[in-house]
Amino acid sequence: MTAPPRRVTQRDIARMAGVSQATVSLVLNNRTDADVRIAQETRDRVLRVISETGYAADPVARRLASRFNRIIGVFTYEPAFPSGSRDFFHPFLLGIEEYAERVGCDLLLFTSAPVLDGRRRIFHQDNRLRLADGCILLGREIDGAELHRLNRDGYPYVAVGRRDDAGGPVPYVGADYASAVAQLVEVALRHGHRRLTYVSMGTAAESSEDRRRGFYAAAATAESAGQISALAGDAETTVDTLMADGTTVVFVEDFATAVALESATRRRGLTVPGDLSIVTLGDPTIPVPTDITFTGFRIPREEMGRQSVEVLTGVIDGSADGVQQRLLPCELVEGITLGTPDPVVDRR
Amino acid sequence: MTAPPRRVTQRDIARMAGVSQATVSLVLNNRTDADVRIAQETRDRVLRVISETGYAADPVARRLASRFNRIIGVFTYEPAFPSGSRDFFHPFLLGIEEYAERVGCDLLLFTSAPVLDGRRRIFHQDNRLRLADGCILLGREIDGAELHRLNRDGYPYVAVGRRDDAGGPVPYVGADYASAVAQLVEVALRHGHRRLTYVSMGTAAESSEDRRRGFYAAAATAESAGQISALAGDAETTVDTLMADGTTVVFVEDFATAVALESATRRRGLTVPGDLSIVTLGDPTIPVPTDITFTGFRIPREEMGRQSVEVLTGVIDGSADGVQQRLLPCELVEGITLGTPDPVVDRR
DNA sequence: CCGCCGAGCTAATACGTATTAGCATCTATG
DNA sequence: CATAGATGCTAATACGTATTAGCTCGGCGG
Repeated sequence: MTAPPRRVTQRDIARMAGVSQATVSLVLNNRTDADVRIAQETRDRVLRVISETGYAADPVARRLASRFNRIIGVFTYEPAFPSGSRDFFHPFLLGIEEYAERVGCDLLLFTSAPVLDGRRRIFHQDNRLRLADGCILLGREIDGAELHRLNRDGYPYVAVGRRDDAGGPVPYVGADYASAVAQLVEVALRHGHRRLTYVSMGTAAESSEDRRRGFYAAAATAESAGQISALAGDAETTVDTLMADGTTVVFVEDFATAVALESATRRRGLTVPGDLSIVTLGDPTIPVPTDITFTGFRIPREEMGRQSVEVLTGVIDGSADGVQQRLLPCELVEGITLGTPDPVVDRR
Repeated sequence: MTAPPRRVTQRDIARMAGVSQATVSLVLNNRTDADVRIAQETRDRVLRVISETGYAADPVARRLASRFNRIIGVFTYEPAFPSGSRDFFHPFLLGIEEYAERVGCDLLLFTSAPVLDGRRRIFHQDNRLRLADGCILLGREIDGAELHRLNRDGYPYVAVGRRDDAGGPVPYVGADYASAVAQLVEVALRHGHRRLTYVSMGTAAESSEDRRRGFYAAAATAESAGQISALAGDAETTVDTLMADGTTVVFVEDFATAVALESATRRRGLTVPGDLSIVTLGDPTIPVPTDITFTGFRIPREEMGRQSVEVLTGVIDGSADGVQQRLLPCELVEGITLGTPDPVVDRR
């Protein structure tokens, strides 16, 4: 086996074409500015040598010299190719890849980030963020301290999902949960529901906050709008609690919880949506087998992926003026789990 | 908004710590060779400044200076996050990511590669392979000419799946289809089958060749071992052909074809495996709904992903001596579609 | 003949790190 | 006291590209 041949460089090309390395670079980058003049004849000669040798510029050297690399980093707090939540994260990646391909960027997955306390850390010993021109942050929860640091360092990034300020506004492409939930609440009110309950996961993540905010904003005119935690007890207990206080429709933050509530309701001898309407507030984050189409909304995940790349490229080249924050509308899903409450009986 | 602060460099650290840039580099890389001596006191001082500033070495400059970057390229001929064949490619990526994380490498997806004639090209105008230390090639079919070029350039790479020589041996981690198919043929022979037919997809890919080779090698003692193309007609026609020539067991290259044959057989009023045994030769490459567990084998895709990274790291740092080619065994799946042929009637 | 201008190119330098040869300085030894 | 060897560090350079100031050469107006 022969030793790997040394890389062909611009210097080699220059020697062969009888010009300087600078000229090769200028020809390569097709510079035709007023103050950069290369005779067409020379151009052709250089280009011929280039195609003969199959020369390709070293992207690393290029990046060192200029500032951009056409590499977009993708930081996933969980593994990017998970088994468990793959169906949830997959569409984001699909959209990211699609748009990256469109703008001619490569994607760098920061798999080298070490895992501490069960999640990857952006900042660590041998941090490699700077390899990319900028970075897309993907994950249910993103460490606020790390966002602070990104802002402080002036590193271009975009979060997928709305984030609170962290030492400055956070660029993001999120889903407009507040509006989506509010719309669903309004639909429920129009159906005649008066006693609404929000079943939360008890997390402080922005995505949860937004849903709750949308719920309370739209439920202001309801007779009752309360909140319970899905973690308080098992599904049956929760159903009992709901029936006891006369709730006719629940808004369930987590898809799996909605599935559990539905079957628990039936196990109690009640029907959905006859006795209890169930509305889900988003797509499954873990795979849950169910044949039921729940009423709720769909997160525009693929589009969020695409637009996050779009926003990031703007942040990187500075062409984006002002803060880059986008909220995309969610598509409402008309399922079979939202009905009309029984108008006769007040079961309390 | 303040202008992005200039990157902190080793020179800055050096100035702050009152040493030279070289010293900073030496401390950073924890060089303790006999001919590189730095007083512990100095080390500590430098390290303190580093942690205070949160300095992180620019990987690009690092890569330009030394030769390695701890970046593994992943070239997928199709998009890496496909909707259609995602279930097929996903396990490979899962394994690749897992092992990359283990060895502390980042993953670079070459999404910038332009698509020509429906497939991505490795080599093009602004080829960016060199960004990575080496590259994993993923795809059902890989262009032989591109493999040639990789070999010629001495670029470290590994193919997932066995590949024929291309101007030299091709490093790969493949599945041992020949053995797996041979084993299944032997099982069928032990069940008493004497007339075997191989249903091919008519492709020249190595993975197909290997299966056919395994089939013919093990079927040598059979009364009859023929081959037909799945593309010759519709599934019903194929079943008719098979019954007409007395075939009792088919070995079907493509999973979807096997599913189609099974239902066509039943539509003909026949049973599987009563009248016809069906053996599949691999996992579904496109999603196919079926409740039946077909007799066949499972491709160790995740393990192939892991080991391809392992092999690549060996190729990159030159620690791997000789040609790196691995064939991993497939796990046989005992399904319900292989039975005992009716011993009484010769239907011809 | 001088000065000027434009065309066409090159020399020099920057980017940030890794590596190596070698310069001081100090200690021990003959 | 000269010298050898160890110790601790730095200057210089390489990596391959992009950029910019400026050089040379020829032509042309005055």
